[in-house]
Amino acid sequence: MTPPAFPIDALLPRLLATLREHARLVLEAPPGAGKTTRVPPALLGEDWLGGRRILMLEPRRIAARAAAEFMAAQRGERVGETVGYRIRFESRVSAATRIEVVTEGILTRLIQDDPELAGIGAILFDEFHERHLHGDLGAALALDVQANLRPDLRLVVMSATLDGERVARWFDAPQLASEGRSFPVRLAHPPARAGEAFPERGWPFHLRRAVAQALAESEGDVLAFLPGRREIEQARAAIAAGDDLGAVHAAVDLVTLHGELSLAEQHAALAPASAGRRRVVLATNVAESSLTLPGVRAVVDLGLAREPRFDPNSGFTRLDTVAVSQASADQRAGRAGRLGPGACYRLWPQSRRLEPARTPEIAQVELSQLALELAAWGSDALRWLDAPPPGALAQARDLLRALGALDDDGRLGDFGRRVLTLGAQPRLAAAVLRAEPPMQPLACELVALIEARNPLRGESMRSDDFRLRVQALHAWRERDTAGARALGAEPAALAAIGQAADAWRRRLAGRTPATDRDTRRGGDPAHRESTAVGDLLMHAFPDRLARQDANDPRRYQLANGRGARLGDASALYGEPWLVVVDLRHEARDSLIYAAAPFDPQRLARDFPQRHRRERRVRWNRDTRAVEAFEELRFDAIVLERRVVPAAPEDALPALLAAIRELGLDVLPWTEHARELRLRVQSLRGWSPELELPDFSDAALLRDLEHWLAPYLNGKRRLDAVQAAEVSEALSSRLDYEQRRALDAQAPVAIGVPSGLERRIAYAADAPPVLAVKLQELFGLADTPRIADGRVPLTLHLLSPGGKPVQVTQDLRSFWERTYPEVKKELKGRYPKHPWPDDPWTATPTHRAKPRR
DNA sequence: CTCTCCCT
Repeated sequence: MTPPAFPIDALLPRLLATLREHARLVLEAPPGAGKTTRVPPALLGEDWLGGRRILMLEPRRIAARAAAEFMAAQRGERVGETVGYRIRFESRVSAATRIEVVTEGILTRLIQDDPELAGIGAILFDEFHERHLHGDLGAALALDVQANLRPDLRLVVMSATLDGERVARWFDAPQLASEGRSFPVRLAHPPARAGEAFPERGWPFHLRRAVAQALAESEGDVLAFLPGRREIEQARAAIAAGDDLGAVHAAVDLVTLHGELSLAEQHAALAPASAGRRRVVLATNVAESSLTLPGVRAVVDLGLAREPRFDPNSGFTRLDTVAVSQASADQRAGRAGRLGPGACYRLWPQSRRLEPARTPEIAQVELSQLALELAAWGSDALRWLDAPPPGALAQARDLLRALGALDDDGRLGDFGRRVLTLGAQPRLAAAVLRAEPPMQPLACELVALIEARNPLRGESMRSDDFRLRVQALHAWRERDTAGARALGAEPAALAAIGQAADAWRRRLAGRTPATDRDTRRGGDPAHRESTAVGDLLMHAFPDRLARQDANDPRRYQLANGRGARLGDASALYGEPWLVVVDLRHEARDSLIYAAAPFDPQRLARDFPQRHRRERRVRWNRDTRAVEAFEELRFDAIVLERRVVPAAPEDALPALLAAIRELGLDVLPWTEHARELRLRVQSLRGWSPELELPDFSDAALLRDLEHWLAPYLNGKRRLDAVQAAEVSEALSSRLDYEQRRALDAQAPVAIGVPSGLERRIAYAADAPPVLAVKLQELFGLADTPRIADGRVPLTLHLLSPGGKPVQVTQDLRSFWERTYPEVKKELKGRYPKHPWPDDPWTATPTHRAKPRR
């Protein structure tokens, strides 16, 4: 059979010629160009490939399978012959395979296992614009391999829309672009009315009007993009209630589509509309790249998506609703142009500028897997398109140390290597590998449950007791489908989770001595009373072990120092200890979504190194006195506390803690000391080469031990600190050269033409100010400057009565333009002061006119 | 009013 022609075919000769000359290439081609299925076979006959294989990376399993099947069919073969694929738990390759389509985690494993990539001649990164974490890592590792071990290895980045210039610069490669194959899509921006801009209450009405317009102006189905399930439900209710859809309303089916739906429900959404009917599909991002809907001719786009943001300070990930990128908006609009010319209704003002591309995952997700891979690679010095943020990386390494996957030096130990190669996220891998053999089957089920979406529906889905999901899985495993349903579970979801759990067990059996006896417990409801689930999960979430607050039974103290609380309908109320699997981050106490109780006796047994017996001192705000305790703590959780007598050496740490709690303003500051801080901070900004110390509030509080502590020795009360001591403590941080530079470049005062010295006012975030009577500056054309002439003073020119007349950094133009006006205005009010017609030649003075 | 999409 002759392959159908694709737009990219015209480009293939140039692509082959370029790859003969260059080892790297960036190929930009929109959807429908045919890059995924046409480029790999075209490379097979190239001399540089020799007999070696081509790897192609796909970001989704479905896409990997489909691409391999399509290419195999084009050759009249079956998958696993010349063309094969490998995804997690599934491999269809043979010795004859020359094109191997893999998903992202597989590629990382392949490179880590054999950095020389023996037998591989080229790696193609498809859909690179999606910027998944593993895609970025895979590309960075491949570049490292090519630079150091395999200069002949060909690397090709393929993407739809990308910042081509920036990618080509990073990849240091020529760039080719192909036409796509899609129909034109007309763009419209139907305006919102007052109160209809998201997240105001009225946004569903804006959407409803746009849907009605789309139905009226287009044939076929309408696809609407919304950020999440909640918004889908709100939109559905608004559309169902409205009569704007008029005559067509009766012939329209409303369909919802999101990742939490069962397979059957997703299939219903993907099936074409029945004869004579039209569909309005309300969808999340699943419909942007993963699922293709037949029959869509119009798109309505709210322009929003939910994205995870990892906060290194709290250690939690939260889900934010954000404006989509321009690339994403274009991709969504393109969904209307697959069958014929289409229309897209964008529910944001046409004037709004979108970010060109979405933030890459590496910049905003939790990085423990990346950190583990880097430890295995043995080097952080990779060529990144976007480097991992240092804060998130440090936090990831802390977690890996808590899991036992990295040693104190940040190196990968034996356990860490096993965590890495198991192929689950590090938290879950650690829990499985720590499980005693009889508990391994249950541990594998927990991994499968946590990796999957919640299999429970309805009210059960809201339960925060993680054991309910385990119980439903066990009911299903024991063929008690009715029991599983009674727990609110969706059987198809449980079937998939059960299969995944079995796959983990098989993988684990290959690595550790097998225990064939199935000792699965907890099929019985008694399991819900037990701590078996929590006892395993504590090794996955050692930072989220939580103890009930003695004063507030709904509140918990987490080991990582944060607070959390149970929801109002919690099934876990009254549990003294919980391991928190999932929570929603909030500034004060995060909300617990899923947790399980564990046996607190395990703390001492399993985590002895995290217990600390410590003497702690505190400054009591009410009694204004120093208090001392002896505490036994598990990380941030206080297990025991008893008051002990305060000793003289307790005073200093307590005073420092008090200053940190109450802020720097509890110290007595002289005007001179305040001014010194502002001068130093200003000059630090103008002359970084002086390396002046940081005098900001944050830095001074952080460094109290260095600068203030020596002056607190022997003191037991805060009010014993003298203002002069604070000043001296501050200025002693400057050495002789720095003090000289400060006096020369950021002086306290400056001489003005009247012969007097006038003070300069420094500020934290504003230019320095010189307030002076304008008569004192007669004859002066240039604005006075400090910091070796680099910084002009902002002049506050005053009337003889000290009232501000003008603020300027341009004295010359004041005399020329503004002074005549000012003179006219003020001469009558201050007749005793000089108001010469020519300020350039008048004598500067701060006094009134001499008496005759 | 409890949460987008993926992947080893």
